[in-house]
Amino acid sequence: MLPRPTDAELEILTVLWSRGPITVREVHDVLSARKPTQYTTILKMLQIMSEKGLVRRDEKQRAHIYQAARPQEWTQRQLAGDLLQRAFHGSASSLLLGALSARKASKEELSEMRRLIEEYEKEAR
Amino acid sequence: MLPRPTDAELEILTVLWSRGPITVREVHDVLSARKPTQYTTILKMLQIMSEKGLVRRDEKQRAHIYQAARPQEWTQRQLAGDLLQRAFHGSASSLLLGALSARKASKEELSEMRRLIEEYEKEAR
DNA sequence: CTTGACATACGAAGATGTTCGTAGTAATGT
DNA sequence: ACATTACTACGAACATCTTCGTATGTCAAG
Repeated sequence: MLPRPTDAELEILTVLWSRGPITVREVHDVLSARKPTQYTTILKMLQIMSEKGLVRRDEKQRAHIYQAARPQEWTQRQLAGDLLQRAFHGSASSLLLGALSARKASKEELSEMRRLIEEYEKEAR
Repeated sequence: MLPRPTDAELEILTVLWSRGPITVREVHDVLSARKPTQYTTILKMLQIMSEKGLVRRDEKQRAHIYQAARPQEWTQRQLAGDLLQRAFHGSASSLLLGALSARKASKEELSEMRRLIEEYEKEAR
């Protein structure tokens, strides 16, 4: 239904998720601190994302208010499922292996992961 | 170093990983069975992928032989790490959660994942 | 030797992604 | 009222991705 967000779109979504409904100005302030970007670039992106349905726009104020159309967890699930399918033949354990070898995981991460697996097993019954 | 393979490129790489070094003809035979595709489309893709360094080409024969430049595990690690970074702020447990909720995992998958985590903990010492 | 099958090379078109400049308009300060 | 600032809309440039048609070369069969 919704298209997979591109790299630039995902960066914007990340800001929206962390800040809630905000103006283009605020998105730009956050992103331009990391990487020099013109204001109208962010504006254009948000307009396109609005057409795609990735974000919702409130035009009641002069400065439109944007918010992510889907919660972060939902999009993360989409992205994880997409990669799982395209690159791992649906094997979640392979994906886990890839993730673990790509990046050092902390002790807390590990026990959290164990907890998730256990919880999942209980659910599945 | 190597660019992230695009969707179409990943499909081709998948064929190369499963079949080893093969000709354009063979790649095309496999892929066109799934989705109608012109021979020259595959050829062009492989040429571009060769320029990018994603595949290696052996021109000794008239029909060139292509093979993936990196093993599947290596590329999977890149992709997992990339998504981990871009969409999950580096949190492997979030990625795992996304993967688990996106797709039903079998019992075997689950125990394999548990095994991976245990093994990783031993390594980390 | 000519023809037909099969290979690579290459240009180009169309879709999509990304960036930015310019124009127009609304709000604000002097 | 006028100038300055802040906002949206829009077109366009440029890169990348994807697909395919055409040109051209090579090889083997007849």
